[in-house]
Amino acid sequence: MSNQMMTLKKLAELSNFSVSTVSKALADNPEISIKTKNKIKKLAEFYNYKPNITAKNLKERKTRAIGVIIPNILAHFFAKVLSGIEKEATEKGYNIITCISDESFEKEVKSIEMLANGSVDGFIISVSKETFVKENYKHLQGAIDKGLPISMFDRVTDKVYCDKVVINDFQSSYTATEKLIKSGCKNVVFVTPIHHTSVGLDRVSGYEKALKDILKRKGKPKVLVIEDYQKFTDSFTEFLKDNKVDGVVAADELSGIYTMNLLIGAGHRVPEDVSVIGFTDGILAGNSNPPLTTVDQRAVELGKVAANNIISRLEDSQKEAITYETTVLETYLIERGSTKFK
Amino acid sequence: MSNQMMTLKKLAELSNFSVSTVSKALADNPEISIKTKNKIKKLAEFYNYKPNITAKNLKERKTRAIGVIIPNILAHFFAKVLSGIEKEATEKGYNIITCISDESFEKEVKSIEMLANGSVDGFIISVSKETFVKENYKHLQGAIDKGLPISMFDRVTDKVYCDKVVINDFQSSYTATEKLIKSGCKNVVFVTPIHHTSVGLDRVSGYEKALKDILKRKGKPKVLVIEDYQKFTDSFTEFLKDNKVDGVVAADELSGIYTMNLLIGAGHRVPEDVSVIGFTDGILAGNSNPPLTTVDQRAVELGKVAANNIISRLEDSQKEAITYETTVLETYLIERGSTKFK
DNA sequence: CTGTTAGCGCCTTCAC
DNA sequence: GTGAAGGCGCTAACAG
Repeated sequence: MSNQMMTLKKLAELSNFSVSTVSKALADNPEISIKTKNKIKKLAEFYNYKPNITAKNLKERKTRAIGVIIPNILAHFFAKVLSGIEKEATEKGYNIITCISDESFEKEVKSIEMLANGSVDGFIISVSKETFVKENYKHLQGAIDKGLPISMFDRVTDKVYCDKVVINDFQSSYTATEKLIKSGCKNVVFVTPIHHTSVGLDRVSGYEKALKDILKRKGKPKVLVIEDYQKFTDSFTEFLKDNKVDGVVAADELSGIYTMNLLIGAGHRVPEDVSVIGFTDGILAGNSNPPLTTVDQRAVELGKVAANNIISRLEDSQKEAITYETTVLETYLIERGSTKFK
Repeated sequence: MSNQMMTLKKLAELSNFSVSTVSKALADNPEISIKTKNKIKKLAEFYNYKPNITAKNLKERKTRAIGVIIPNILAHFFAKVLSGIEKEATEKGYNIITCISDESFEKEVKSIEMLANGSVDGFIISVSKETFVKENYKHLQGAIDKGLPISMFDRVTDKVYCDKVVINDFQSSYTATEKLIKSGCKNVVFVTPIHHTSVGLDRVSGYEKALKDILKRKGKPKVLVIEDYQKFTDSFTEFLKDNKVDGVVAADELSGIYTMNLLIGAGHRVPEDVSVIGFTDGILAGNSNPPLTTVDQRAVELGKVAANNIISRLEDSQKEAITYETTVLETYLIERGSTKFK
């Protein structure tokens, strides 16, 4: 912060009024005469006076800032969510402080601690993979206990009571699988690089349920868990040796693209031999060859709802009553060239 | 911010010491006896005391926060830069407040104004398209005049004196064009959706210079300016009616991908008939079909340097001397399937 | 060694 | 109408 900022005090000296008069005048307090107000306002305008936000925050004991903790900004989905959050927050006069956990539990904890000392009024978070594995949510509960509300999106957990917004992962996956089966696929496989997250698990369940419901016991679920994108090709190639595949539901966009490219490289035709559906409608899907059919994950809306959740909780102090809400957004399938539905 | 936070004052009451003693004890001030220190530290630990950052900021007249203003988070390039900034800033103990200008001048101005009241110590910015067109940089100069230093990356302007970091756009474009010509292309076209930015212009110049140097006057530069991605197909199709093309340099990744898809759709083969090179090495390039040869834009490094620039300026108050630096990062070509170099 | 005092910039009673 | 005083939570110069 600079030291050549105009302050109430300086303005008081310049105008020969007291600090409190200046303050009141600028706040349009009716106690102050119109003349004085005008004088002071002009002066303030002239010197481009802006009240110091830090001082105001200290006084009001709030920051109008929200800490946003996301696992990975390079995933288009999270970038989209962030854009939704930013838009909504800006409109409501809040700043967002962005932290990237890089899927690391430790970084997540550090970010929360770093911001939970008065830097922000609350948090928006999508939980990291590692945190899911560790099942340790003390840092989040700690923030809530300190009076910093939390708003979760997408990767949520039952272990923490707070507002949440998700898409209907189970149903989306069910529908995608169902569509593939009804279009004639006999061997639908589920590929997931996010097996250790709430959404990953929900999507697997939806897939498995659809298989059970529709194929009855004729087809058994086949889930290929990718631990690391580096190992994608090897894992998948290995998998193909022992398994027939004519349909794939991929738990994210990139694995959908990888799947297509790998299958095409291995001599299969998409969608003639194998149909592929991915989750997340990012930039890859529309621009791949063939374009990838995807489940739209409503990223921007997720961000907006998450932002609204935290902001309304911050502004309605009455809302302290512990009635947390979980919003479920419906998704829809965007059909492109990687599938052949009737 | 919550009100159930532990404060120095409360700690003082609880420990029967004065506020200043508590403050000093926690700061490990040698003036305080070890015994007292231990007592107080234990108490602080027990009550999970964290100094209120806002108060500290007010006192020290700084925020340890940096405003980051980017045109578009959905472009992978900017997401990558942001990740570089975030990493570097976090390591040095700074928070980043992210604002998205959406290529709008007005939003850029608003974001700066919103943050230039004591919310941040300085700015990192990549200038929006509209700002370039308007050539109005008063908001940036205003911030600097207030004592808030600015660090620019990628989209920079000579009109503002500050630290900058860019890639060698001219040279990168020159090299890309040169490569295409030397691989046998006679009709290299430059496609740009970012004609109104510093980098866009530099890239065009590099292309034109390469054409002039190598083909002498035999080939004339052909620049296809895309005003809007919506119009891409129409513009390009129109262009193809009147022009032969056997090589394309695209000013960003997406237009490279669009170009390939359009050419392939129109019956051309890539790279047999037409070679394509794009700028920015994002997620699209490696996953397209064929994979797109690109100029690596060093996004993460750009972010890191931009963050370092602003932080070192904030911390070396001596550095006030107006010696601003412009760092130029060298790029390299990542050769993939969309080109056929020998 | 410890405490008092002052002040960062703002707002808000409460006197005058 | 206007101003003096106090306090948000913290640090630091200065007394004791």
